[in-house]
Amino acid sequence: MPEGLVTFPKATISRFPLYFRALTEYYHQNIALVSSEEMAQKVGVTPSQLRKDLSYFGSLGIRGAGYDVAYLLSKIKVILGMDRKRRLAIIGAGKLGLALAGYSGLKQHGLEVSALFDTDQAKWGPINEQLMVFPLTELAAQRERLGLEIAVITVPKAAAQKVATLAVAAGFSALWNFAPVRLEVPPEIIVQYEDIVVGILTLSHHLARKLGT
Amino acid sequence: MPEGLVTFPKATISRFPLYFRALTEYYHQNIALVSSEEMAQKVGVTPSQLRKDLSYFGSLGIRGAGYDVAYLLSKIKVILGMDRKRRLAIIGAGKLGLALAGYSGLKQHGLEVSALFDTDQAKWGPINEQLMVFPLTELAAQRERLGLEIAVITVPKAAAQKVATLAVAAGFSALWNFAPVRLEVPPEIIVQYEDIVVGILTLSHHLARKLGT
DNA sequence: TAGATTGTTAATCGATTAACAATC
DNA sequence: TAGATTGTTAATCGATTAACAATC
Repeated sequence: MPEGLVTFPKATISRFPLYFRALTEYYHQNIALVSSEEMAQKVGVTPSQLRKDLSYFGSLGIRGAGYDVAYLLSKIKVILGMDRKRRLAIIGAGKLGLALAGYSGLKQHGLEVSALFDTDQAKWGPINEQLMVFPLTELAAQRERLGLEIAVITVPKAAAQKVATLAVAAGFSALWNFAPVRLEVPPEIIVQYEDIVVGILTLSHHLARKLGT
Repeated sequence: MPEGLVTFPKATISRFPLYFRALTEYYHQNIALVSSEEMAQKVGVTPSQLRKDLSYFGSLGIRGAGYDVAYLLSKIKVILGMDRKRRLAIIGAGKLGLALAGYSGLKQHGLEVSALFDTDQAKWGPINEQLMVFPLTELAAQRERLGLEIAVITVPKAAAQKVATLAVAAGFSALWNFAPVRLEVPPEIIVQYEDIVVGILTLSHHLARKLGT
């Protein structure tokens, strides 16, 4: 199976978190082996698709038997980069930033919010036993000190580009952007856009079509 | 151009919120006309794709000139069901539920959080001048009274299916689900899944590939 | 009329599905 | 060996792109 500079369908990658969660459940239920049929049904894809997705990363199953839960789980962790802790810096200690800082789903997937940053002096200081809001000017220094890898942009739209440029200059190679703007960054920087409004407006569109407004 | 029971590419629909926001900006800048090239560049798609997306909904531009900002904006509002207010009920008044209730991005797109619901008595009562947390038992009654259309599920994973079933029984025809589980609901119910972890793990995957962990 | 830009067609690309040979 | 289920191939489906005729 291919390895190296090969890249995989975007849609495939986005299904791995679902597989990860299903497998985690099986693991906690002491289920050692699952078939593609059983697991596919649980996450809402076809068995064919599940097997195809996994096959991009090697022969991960046992013919005639199914998939070994613990083994597949460990493989998926590596695929998703969850085999080691990733430290996040949240830039923008507003409502959204604080909500994310307190969101347990991140830690459950090996992602740790290790620091927040803000330009507003009133927000500087500890927010609990483990977490601090730093002045934005300390971004580069704290990145190095704390081993921060991913900059989470939760500032208002108008400030997002400035913050993105700053984060790149501070040495971050990955941005998770919650502001509804396209960011201009060097091509080697990984940017993931998060836009909740897309989801609810898609729903609204379907609602309008089905019910005739 | 087709109209009626026709359905459109999912990917197309998910780009309309981006077009909407770009057009809103042009509108506020008193720009009356934009070309597909200019607008595509702003939202990060190709001009071809933008024109194709719009063409599913009719001939919305002017050959030789471009697109009339105000006109296209009004068309997109209808397409996305934003031509009238949609009222949301948030079920689960925890951190996430409250954060969403205070999120201005919803109101900016014609979506109004009109009530919250929770089983925890300690959370019942007003949370500000306009908003109330109701006992979950009042879901059906308040849906009718307030004209609630969309149920937003922000309860823990373990309670999500129960809440979904309850919401359907209470007369909701659309669910916006933040719990990381597949929901079993009748086929006529519209369900939109929201899963922030997918985004950050996709980023983590790219990070692991590029940097070799 | 000349210049510009849309709307649409056809070609290309990518993702999903069904079927089955490989193999546990 | 017989039964089960994976891994993979080929066919199908859907989405994107490039090119250009239509038309403002």
